Amino acid sequence: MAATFSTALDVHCSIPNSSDKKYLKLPTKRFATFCKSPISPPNESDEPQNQNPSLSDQLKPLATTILSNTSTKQDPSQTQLLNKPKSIWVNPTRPKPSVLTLQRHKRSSYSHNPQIRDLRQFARKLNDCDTSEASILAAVLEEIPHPPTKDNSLLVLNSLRPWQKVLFFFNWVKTQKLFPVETIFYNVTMKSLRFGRQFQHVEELALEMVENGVELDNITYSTIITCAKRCNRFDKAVEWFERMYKTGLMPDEVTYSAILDVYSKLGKVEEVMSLYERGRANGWKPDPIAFAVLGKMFGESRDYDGIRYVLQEMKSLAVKPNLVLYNTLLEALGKAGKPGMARGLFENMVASGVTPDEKTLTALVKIFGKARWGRDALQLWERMKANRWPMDLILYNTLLNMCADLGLEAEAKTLFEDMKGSEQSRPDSWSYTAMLNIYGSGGNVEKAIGLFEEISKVGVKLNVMGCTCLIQCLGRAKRIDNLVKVFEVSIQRGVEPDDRLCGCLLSVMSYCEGEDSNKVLSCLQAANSELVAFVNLLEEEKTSFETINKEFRGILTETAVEARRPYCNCLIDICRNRNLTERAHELLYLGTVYGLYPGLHTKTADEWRLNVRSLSVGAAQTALEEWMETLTSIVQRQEALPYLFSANTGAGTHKFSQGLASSFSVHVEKLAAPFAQSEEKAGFFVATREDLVSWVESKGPSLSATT
DNA sequence: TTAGGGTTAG
Repeated sequence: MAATFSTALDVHCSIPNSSDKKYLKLPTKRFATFCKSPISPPNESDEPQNQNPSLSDQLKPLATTILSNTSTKQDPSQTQLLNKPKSIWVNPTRPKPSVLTLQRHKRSSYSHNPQIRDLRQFARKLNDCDTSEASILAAVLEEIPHPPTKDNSLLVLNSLRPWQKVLFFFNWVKTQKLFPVETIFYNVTMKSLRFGRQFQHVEELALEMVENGVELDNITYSTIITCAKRCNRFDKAVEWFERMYKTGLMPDEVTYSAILDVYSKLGKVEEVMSLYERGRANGWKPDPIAFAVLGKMFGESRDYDGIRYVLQEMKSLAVKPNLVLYNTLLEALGKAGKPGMARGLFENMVASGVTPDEKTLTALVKIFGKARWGRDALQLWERMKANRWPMDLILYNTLLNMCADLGLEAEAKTLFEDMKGSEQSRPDSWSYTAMLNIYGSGGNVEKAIGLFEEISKVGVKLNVMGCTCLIQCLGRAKRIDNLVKVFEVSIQRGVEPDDRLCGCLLSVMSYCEGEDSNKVLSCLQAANSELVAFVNLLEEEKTSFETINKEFRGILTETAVEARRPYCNCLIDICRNRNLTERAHELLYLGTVYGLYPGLHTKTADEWRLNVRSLSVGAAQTALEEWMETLTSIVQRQEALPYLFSANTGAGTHKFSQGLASSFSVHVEKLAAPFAQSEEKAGFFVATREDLVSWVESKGPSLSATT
């Protein structure tokens, strides 16, 4: 290792500040891989964390200006009291302002329309018309079989689709001026517009209602809010919710849970809980839909305590979950990494008489697969077949992915054949990708190639993930000519290379030599020429560290977050396989600085640990060298040391991590480092303080110049 | 979609 590249665990740790652009000019003399706090990856550090105002800000104006106006007269004393929450309700005769009304909106009852058949037929005729021909539509309107009275018009309006027809008919009804156009007409039209994700039209209609003095009720507001939500206009959803309060209308529980979902989707957990608790304090008994909103939110934030809170609330309020709520909670428990809880909840569900549907089973199969609970997964599968529980394409594909996770090739093959013979669930690109993954990760090259050829024959579109699986498999098998062919054919068939595919090519390159390496490089050139230019830069001796840093930062900025660490790992491997050891150390340092290896080194009073589980073989070797050098200088300076040192490679249970422990072991021997594989804990290498100190002493004072 | 709210795929 170059003498200029001495790392130190303890000295010269000027940790760069992510907001300080000066950190781009890194020190070149002393690197400190093991003393950095991770810095946000380059393109994330500049972005504001949250552009949305908090709900406490949102609710402040509501609490002080709107909620207090529920009594018609403005009462300054009340406004003042509202600012002091502890002494709000001095006057017990005044009703408490609430956040929601416990009364649902009452619907007007339908009376039977004797002309229903004629009107439905008329609606069908309109539906069959070409929307683009306004004159034809207008002509059909003249054929309306009965006068467009309020009831008749409403019946037709309810039977029309898509939204263009509904809007056309609604506008026509308005021009007829046979009756005042009431709220329900707007509501029906808005619902259709929501289905077509036409928020702009919805908002225009809402403003028209305001202008014409047509009342906006809870149905109107909830439709506006959910339409805004579906169109990703969360700002508008909040705006209309606030507007509702301002007009003095209280949301009912439907509107309330709709807005809870809006805040949840904005990631505003505290605000959702604040609204939830305020609702509860107002005597609201949340229903399964409200709990589904909370459950989903806590699942998304992987918050197990939150999910437990939801379960507890449901229990204490005696709310019986329905199918959707069960599905949501199962999904949430899966995301929170609680397969045992999910299994228990599923058993409760079946025991309580709720029959699982495709979504239930998809959630559970995914959970068991990810947890590698093979026995549970297979038992569930048997129950699915025995009970003839419903299957759909997504469930089939999830089962295939589970087989991939558990290495169940024969079972996957059976399932895949079942799918080919089925009416509803013919294999699609996801199914083929799962099978390519199964054959590819099992090293079954011929079967994987056969599947690749089959895809185009059956007319299924190849996707980038399937292509990546196959290329990985061919690379491992050193079938480079096949790999190039597959890459070229995939591009011809419209596959657009993504960062994972590039990472896969880069990884193949790292263990290829000579002509093979050039062949893979030419594929990578077509997919990501900047990456190839960077590899060339690494190989040039004259390239300075500053240039490497600048270019690497540029590459990371352009790369999807999940592909950044694999890129860094592969680039380090490439350097090591080409005897560019110093470059490998520079890249590991940069990877640490840019937060690609969080927790690489952890310290407690008793133990210092090097965690290389997420590193490639070359990166782990590089990290070990860095660490040994750092420890050496600490020993030489006679500073305080813990009792135990350990390195964690992982035991290799994951299909791709096998081999890291053994290659690490070889490198430990090569460096004659004092670590031994732990007998108690698989995947751990350990050394005591004494081992380390005597090792350093035996090496003599010039170690750092010799490694 | 039949006047309003919640759930499935690397």
